[in-house]
Amino acid sequence: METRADVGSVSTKQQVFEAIRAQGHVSRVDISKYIGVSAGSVTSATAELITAGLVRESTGQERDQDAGRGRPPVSLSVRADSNFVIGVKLSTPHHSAVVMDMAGGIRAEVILPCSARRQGVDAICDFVDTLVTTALDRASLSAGDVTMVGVGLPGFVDHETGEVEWSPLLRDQGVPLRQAITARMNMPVELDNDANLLTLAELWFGAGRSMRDFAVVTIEHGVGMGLVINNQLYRGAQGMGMELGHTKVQLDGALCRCGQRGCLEAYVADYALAREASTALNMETDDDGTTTVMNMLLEQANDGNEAAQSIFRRAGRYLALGLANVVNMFDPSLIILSGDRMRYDYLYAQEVVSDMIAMTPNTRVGKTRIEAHQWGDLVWAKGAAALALSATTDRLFAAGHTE
Amino acid sequence: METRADVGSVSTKQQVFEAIRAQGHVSRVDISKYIGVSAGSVTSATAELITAGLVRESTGQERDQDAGRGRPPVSLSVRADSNFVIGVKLSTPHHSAVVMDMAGGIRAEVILPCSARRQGVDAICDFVDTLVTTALDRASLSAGDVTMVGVGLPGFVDHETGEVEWSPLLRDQGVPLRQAITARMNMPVELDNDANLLTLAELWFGAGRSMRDFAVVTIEHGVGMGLVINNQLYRGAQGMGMELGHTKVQLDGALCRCGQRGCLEAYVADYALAREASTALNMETDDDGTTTVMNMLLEQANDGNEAAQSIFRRAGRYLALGLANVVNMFDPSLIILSGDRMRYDYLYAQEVVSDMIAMTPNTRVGKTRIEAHQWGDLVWAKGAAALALSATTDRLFAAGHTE
DNA sequence: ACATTTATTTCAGTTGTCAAATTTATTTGA
DNA sequence: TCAAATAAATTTGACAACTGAAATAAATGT
Repeated sequence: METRADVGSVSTKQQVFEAIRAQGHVSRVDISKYIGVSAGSVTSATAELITAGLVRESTGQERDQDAGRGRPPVSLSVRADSNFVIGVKLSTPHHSAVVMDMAGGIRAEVILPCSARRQGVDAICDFVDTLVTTALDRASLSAGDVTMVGVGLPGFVDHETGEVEWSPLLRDQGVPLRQAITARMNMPVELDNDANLLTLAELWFGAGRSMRDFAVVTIEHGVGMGLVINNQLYRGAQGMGMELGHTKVQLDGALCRCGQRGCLEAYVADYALAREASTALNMETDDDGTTTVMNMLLEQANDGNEAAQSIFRRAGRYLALGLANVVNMFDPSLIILSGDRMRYDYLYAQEVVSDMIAMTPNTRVGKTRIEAHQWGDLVWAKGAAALALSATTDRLFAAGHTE
Repeated sequence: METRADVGSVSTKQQVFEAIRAQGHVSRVDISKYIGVSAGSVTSATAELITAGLVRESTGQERDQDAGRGRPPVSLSVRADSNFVIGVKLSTPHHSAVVMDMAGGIRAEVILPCSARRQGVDAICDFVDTLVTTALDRASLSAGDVTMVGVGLPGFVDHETGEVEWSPLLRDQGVPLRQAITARMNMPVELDNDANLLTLAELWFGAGRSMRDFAVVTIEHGVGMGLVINNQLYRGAQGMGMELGHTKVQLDGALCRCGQRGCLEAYVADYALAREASTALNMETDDDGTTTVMNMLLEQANDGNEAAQSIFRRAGRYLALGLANVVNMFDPSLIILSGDRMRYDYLYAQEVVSDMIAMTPNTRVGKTRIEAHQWGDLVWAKGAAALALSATTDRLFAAGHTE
């Protein structure tokens, strides 16, 4: 008989802490309303958090603002310097990292260019080491100050086991990358798919803070997706992310780099557009990936080249189809389109949205909002830091470390 | 500021009750292991359940079987006759209903033929009335014995609000059907999409009892899907089911009865096959829906007619694509293909499974099992009863009715 | 100064849980 | 047949977390 023991519950103390971090500055009453717990419980929880050095009463904030009658609320905030984490994003053509404090503040940033070639595990670990060391240096912190490193990379990543089944960055398959990095850095490490990082970034620092359920779709070299259900990142029934990019949008369709045919990715990702550009416009892919080709393509489309325009147009239509399928399957109230490729207006045009609406049932029209977010290159690393932050909090509150 | 109050928690007592119902006969120790609660707590919970009349000690079961040392376990079972519910499935070409006791036992069944035409709300209510009355009569029970009626029908149904946005059975759109039936029958009513009913049936009485996560795909007049996450039916972020049938599998593809193009349904559902049959084989759709045509088509395919075979073959390939997309999005460990159309081997052939495997990433191959279940016509009504049963339990344990 | 308002704290009471001790029912072996 | 031996079920006491109500604190208005 399979056991069904409870796992998901979170202590009130942790809930209070996360509420404070989410809001920045909140009074106890507001927390009480927010998480639905009595005021008394909030008082005792905050008391413990304060003695544990995780939270502080930030006296005399915008006191004059309130102008209310009764006793003014005393606002609470997390003590930023109680813990630090590092978020690392591995990608091409550059890797990046941030040092983040407990409050979500960025203490240092690093972006380093890297080869577009596939690497071995050791080379990846070397790079992580360099990134972490540099980042710590810039933040004037030492390795001992770091409680956790969050690492994200494209590909099939199993967050639970820390294994990378496949990644465009790695030469080998089925690599136990988390263990490798942990061993190298001698720090606790969390590993995840890059789309999940982006989703965490939205959940922690973006639009997702006020949304219970939403989906994040990102287009880069591939197409990724993350889903938030009930304020929590959902990683699929078996722990791997949701592979929107390898969702099939055409029977016997275009060839995907995964070797299969008809994947959404094979119609809308960088390499798909670059492939078409090389066919119709004689553009050649160069060594640094597809960046140059993509820029040329975009330029020509803007200059009125019809072939270039039709390439983007078709990609847009398939993207609309993919988004419509997300709506048909999950029915989120918000879909966030995010990532660097937001620059290609063609992909995120009004036309795509209206195409998508035309492909979702009438009864759902208007219930799903679509937003395009253009973040800097560092969102990914920030998301990785959020991953580390959330693991740190879980760990802090797990075994009564704060009592 | 949005509030985030906890909603999902279930009392230990309810957990114990549901464990007993799920297992049929269990000892207290086993429950304790199963739900991960101390033996003491189980003892006190069962004591309350017994005095509330919901559970009984079923002494001297297969006593001889055990042959263990020590004190033999005393097995517990739910008192079947403590409450009764009715499950109603509305469909074409017949409606059906079952009376179910608290233990999940069927006390009576009704199947009544009905018109294939769209009806008004009143006509539907009339039919529900007839079904319920007949069913109660056959079970020798009166309306007062029934604690809840579960009703399921195809279409877009909002379980929360009880509204039917659209259904092939209803003439109008946006019908508050639950309220209508409640008013008519003067009984509490739960309403849901028929695919969700089937999923509940699997969860309660089928393969799902031992599975934490699985998906159910059903092909009938339309294509439906239900998803179980963590032993719970997931109804999508906004409460509507997952519309696999209206997932797009082809840009500008075949016309669907929903008015859009390229829906999976438009390639694999009854009416899609019937449409092709009428084109290639001059089969005409008659008044009682598509049943006759489908049977003729199947017959001809079995007789070696190539046009008929190719119709099924194409449907099978698109079904494989749809299933592959389910795997790519949710990655469940089991997909159950269920419903009446299991008879059409062509749709559920080995070929479909291998096509599907060819469309899912290598890393996932072998992690998703596919099973085809052929239940009788009454599964749907049983699922509706399960819906009612689960609502009844929730209600029983909500406001301390059992203390 | 004093009533009013609102935030926070205190505290008694409740609930749910667990660990350990105890009771009960049964098998095994002498 | 009867005393271990064994395992299930129950009882008990302690404990932790939470709630609701009352008390207290810190402001504003009159």
